Amino acid sequence: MAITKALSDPNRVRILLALRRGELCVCQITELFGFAPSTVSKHLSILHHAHLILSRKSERWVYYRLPDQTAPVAVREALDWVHKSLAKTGEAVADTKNLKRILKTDLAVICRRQRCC
Amino acid sequence: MAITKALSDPNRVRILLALRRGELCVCQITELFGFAPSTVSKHLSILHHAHLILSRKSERWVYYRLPDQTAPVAVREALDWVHKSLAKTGEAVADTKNLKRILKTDLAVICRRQRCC
DNA sequence: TTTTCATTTCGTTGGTTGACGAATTATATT
DNA sequence: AATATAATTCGTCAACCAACGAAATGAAAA
Repeated sequence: MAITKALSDPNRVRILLALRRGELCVCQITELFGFAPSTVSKHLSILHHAHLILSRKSERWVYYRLPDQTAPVAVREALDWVHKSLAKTGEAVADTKNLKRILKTDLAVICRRQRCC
Repeated sequence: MAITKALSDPNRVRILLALRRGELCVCQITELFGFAPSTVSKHLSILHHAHLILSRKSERWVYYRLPDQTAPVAVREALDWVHKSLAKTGEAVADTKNLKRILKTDLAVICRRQRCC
């Protein structure tokens, strides 16, 4: 039941929806939601443990992304359902808007911003 | 997020899987799981609130069932996913077996059994 | 090697949730 | 009308969970 548990928190669903645009590093997601980095990291860990996201490390940053077609059927169809059924909620729409702004900003600037808050 | 919250508890998923065979009354589900009637009723209320199940009252009993094709797409596809992805777990298989036994027993006998435990 | 820094882990805290029994409701039987 | 009964609601308790900050990790930069 790792998948259903993972999906039960609205903020984790927000992360999955944000990742539709492409991979994001932890500090970008942190910037998007305004949570503490440790909180975001925990959410990502739960999603990763349920195989709903994949990770990759490059330079100083850890990037998370949605899995491709090779993922288990249960995972793929759960993600399909999330994207089809939950992308229209008000919070998800607002996230999409904020994400566009964040993607325009340099990664280093965002990471530096984390510390000062 | 009523649907994801509803699916986050394994026992509620068990209920949805049990209902694939057809409608069940509260006391049959109670018998199947061995929980207190009040606990089962709460689970059913959460599933019902998420529109994942429908109810009907007949004589003394309240029957719950899965919705038909007229249910919202989000509901239908969530249920499809549950049935396709979670029906194979050990607990679900055991439930199916126990359910067969319960369905053979007269409803009145089952209800009477609740009280004595 | 030492420092820097993005991320993770750990411990704590407040809020949520699932389980139960007792009391209540609503309906059917006597 | 009174009783019996299937289900629900309510109050309580223990277990769980999400959020945080502090400390640890580990890899790149100096």
